[in-house]
This record gives sequence, C-alpha cells and structure tokens, in this order.
Amino acid sequence: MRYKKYKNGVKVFDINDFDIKQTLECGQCFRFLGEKNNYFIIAHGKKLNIKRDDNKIFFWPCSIDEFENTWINYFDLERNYAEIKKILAQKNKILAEAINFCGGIRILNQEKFETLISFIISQNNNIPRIKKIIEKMSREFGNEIEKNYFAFPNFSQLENASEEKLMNCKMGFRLNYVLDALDKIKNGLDLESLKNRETEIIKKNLMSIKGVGDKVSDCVLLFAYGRREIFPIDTWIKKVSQKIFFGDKDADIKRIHEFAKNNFGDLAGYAQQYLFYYFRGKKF
DNA sequence: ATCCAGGAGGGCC
DNA sequence: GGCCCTCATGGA
Repeated sequence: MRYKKYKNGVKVFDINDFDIKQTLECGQCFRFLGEKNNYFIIAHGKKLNIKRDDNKIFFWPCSIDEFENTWINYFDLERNYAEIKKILAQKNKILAEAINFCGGIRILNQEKFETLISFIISQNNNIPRIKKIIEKMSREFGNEIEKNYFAFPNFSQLENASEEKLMNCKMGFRLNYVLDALDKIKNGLDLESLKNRETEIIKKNLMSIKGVGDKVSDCVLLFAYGRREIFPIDTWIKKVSQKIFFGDKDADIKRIHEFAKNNFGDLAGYAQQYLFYYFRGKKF
C-alpha cells in the first residue's frame, strides 16, 4: 500500500481487497452513511470521509500522522487479505462464492467501549433500528465533532446520563443491560487493559455484564479485540451454517462453533463476515 | 394484526 | 443442564 498527503487528507494508491461499502455495511459497525464509493464514518471522535475513485482511495480530513496512527489500523489496511481469502476459499465452495461476492470486506479494529455498548443494543433488534438508537445516544450525550455530527459518548458521559434520557433513546429493555455495563466498568472492569489477556479471560469478563452473552461477547472480541478466530453466531449465521455446513439439518450453536474452529481456525472471523454479508436478506 | 429483528435472563423442570 | 417465555420498539 502506498499513500501520500493529498489536500486536507490522504490518498491511497495501490490497495487491494478493500471495498468501502462492503466493509461498512457488513454489519460490524453502525456509525456511517453514504453509498457506493462515497461514505463517511464517525469513529475515534472524528468524522472521516472515504471515497474511491478508480483504484485510488481518499481519506479526509486527516494528516499523514493521524492516518498512520489511527486509520490504517482501524481499517485493517496492512493485513494481507489476499492470503486469507485464498485459504478460506479452498475450505468450502459456498464460502468461496461469498468471498467472490464481497471480497472487499476488511474487519475493522473498533473502539472497545462503543463496540460493547453497540452490540448490547443490537440484541433482538434490527440493524436500521440499532443505528438509530446509537445515533440518538451520540446526539444526546456525545461531543459535537462538527455542526450536527456527534461522537459516540465516552464512559463518563453515559455514566452521568439519566435513566430517563437513556430510555428516551428507545433502547427499551436493553437499558438495564447498558446500566449494568456502566456499573461493572465503574467498579473496575477495565476494557482497555483486557486487550492483552487470553481470549477466554476477556470473554469471561465481558459475560459478567448482564445482557452480554455468547454472541454479543463474540462480536466485541472479533470487532474490538482483534480476535479473528472468533465466529459469532447470530440468527442468520445459524441458519446459513445449518444450510451449507450441516446439510440443511438442525445444528446447535456449540456444534457450529466446533465446525468453524475445525475448518477455519484462526480465520473463522473473516469467514463469518463474508457469509453474513453474502447471505443477509436471502431467503431459505 | 402478528411477526420479526446480529440475544440473553430467569423460571421451571 | 435444556426448554420456554419474556423483554421495548418499530417496520413489514
């Protein structure tokens, strides 16, 4: 990947295996808007525009330093996805189809607190409404980055929020779960310092929060702790897995996890995202 | 109107 | 342990 300063941002030349739409709309993140090759995201307290023009990608506004220190990692740009895709495509024919369809997905390295709260909100919910709730929380409690654009609230901003105002964000029964997450963090659960611990330790800590179970903790591990061997199983992935890995027969979550581990190993998380995006909305 | 959406807690057995 | 019901909200 080559890049250089361009106007008030950065221009990237020769990057492969990166599609903005696929990366943002594959369900791993919620704070973005745009279409085709022109989006913006809100992350790390900033609004960042991303645009593809032929095989060049522009990120702005940002300095070279900020690009190198924040966004390369956030978009996972230095990882060799060609190699990942090649290995996974050999494992399963339908997975190969999925990779052919959305091989531009990169798994983001997102902020831990925001990812945790976001995926607590995501349970028994649909993506458009999840986005609305998170947007409203940001508007209500987060810093205004620029006119009418708000960062996701940090811990103390949510900690100081009244239950009534939180409820007004329409998170419904998940309010108690968000409150418990805030309470656990207040009482010593340190999301940042967990990053160097073993995956099982992180998972155990996350699941000590009421409202964080197997699937939500898996999403946080995959999207915020870089644990790419994790294969989160939601309703869609369960249906898809049963169909393509178990001959259309019932399989419980434990068996699907085993299958993913045995077949995809350290790359299971990538496989999950390709399948989720490829199959989401399809009928069975 | 009833069902469903990137689930998980709680009660019951 | 597994099974079943429930949770708040809004769109289909």
